[in-house]
Amino acid sequence: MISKSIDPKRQAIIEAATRMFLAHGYRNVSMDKIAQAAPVSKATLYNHFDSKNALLAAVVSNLCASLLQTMSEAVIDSDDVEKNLKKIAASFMDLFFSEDGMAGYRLFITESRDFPELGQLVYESGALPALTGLENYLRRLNDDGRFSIADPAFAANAFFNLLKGDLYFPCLLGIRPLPLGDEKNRVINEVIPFYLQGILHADQ
Amino acid sequence: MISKSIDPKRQAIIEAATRMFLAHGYRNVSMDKIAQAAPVSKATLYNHFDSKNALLAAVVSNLCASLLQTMSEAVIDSDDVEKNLKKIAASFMDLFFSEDGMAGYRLFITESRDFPELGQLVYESGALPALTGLENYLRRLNDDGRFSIADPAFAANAFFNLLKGDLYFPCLLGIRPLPLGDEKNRVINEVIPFYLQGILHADQ
DNA sequence: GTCTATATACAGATAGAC
DNA sequence: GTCTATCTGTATATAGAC
Repeated sequence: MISKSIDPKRQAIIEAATRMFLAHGYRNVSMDKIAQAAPVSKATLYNHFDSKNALLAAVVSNLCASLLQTMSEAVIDSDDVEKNLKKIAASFMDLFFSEDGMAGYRLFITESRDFPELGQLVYESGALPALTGLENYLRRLNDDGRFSIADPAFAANAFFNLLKGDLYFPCLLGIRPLPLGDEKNRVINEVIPFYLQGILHADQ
Repeated sequence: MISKSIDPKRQAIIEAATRMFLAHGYRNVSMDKIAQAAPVSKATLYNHFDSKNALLAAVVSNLCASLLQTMSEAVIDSDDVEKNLKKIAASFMDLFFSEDGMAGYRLFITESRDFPELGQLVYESGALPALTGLENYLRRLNDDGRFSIADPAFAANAFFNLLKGDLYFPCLLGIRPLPLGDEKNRVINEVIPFYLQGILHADQ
């Protein structure tokens, strides 16, 4: 029986597979290449994972956990609403406009067609926690009487959708480089005032 | 020399390839399967297209043209701004939340990694015309003195981003069915009032 | 131009020695 | 458990008859 959590070869396989799936896409990476990169023999690879699909599941699960951790590090600790929103926005932007974030997005939506449980995993362990985190914060603002947000769920979705701005689609298509800090801040500074005005219906 | 525009076998090949690429993804469809579906022999297929990549380029080019036509049918003909925006929104929603729209999005962002010119084609013949169309309409509203929109480019992007609402990502991940007319209208009716309030800074 | 048949490469997965 | 060597299927692309 193999220890699932700390076996070094297993970890090496997952890390190599993650790197290569993100860089080249699931279909373009062979088990031979993964074995070479790990580096282990192909028999060892199949000793740890029954199939290439099983390896993908492990990779995605691992990836979601680490991505979620990145996002959840955006702590809401100020009384300044605008400051808190900027903090959440910045952590979102850093994640989504990273090489790994882009590649993960491509990987998830491409492969979830053939592996429905993969889409479920991504949504529940990635998108949903981020959305409910923001939604809960907006509800607290409602409860404090500082704002009256008619539909916090809609507002949370709108926030993340808006932050994609004019950058995300061209980046996904590979026709422009990833934005640097200045450009990401430009979008954030466009989005936040609009957001405060349009959705939050600020009372004060 | 083969006539590029009206050759029936060529058309049959492109149509079959488009259907299968959208349904199963570029990598999951073999030239054998395309030849069977067309139906032509594989030799004929290679007589019309030098490689599988060349066939993909033809498919994407053809697809962008037909998608663009769908969007451009949303004519702006009323004096009622809200009515016009709803019309644009509906045509966007019908396109993006269709099976072909979803599958095309997956295909474009997946394959543009390995074919950069494909991303360029999609952006220039698909996204950009839609964006500039809305942007120009917003500028006209500015010029008429009916609104004062600070940044029409930002506003155009925000409009389409917002319409993805809470539906698009789950649909892409395959964890919920495509929205019907009622659900699409629900999102539209959430987005439009917010948009008018937050971005357009309506003067009247 | 179109077909059947095939060349060549490489994929996922396994056998058997140690 | 790990390795080298291999099985089996299928992919892209082509040769040669008609």
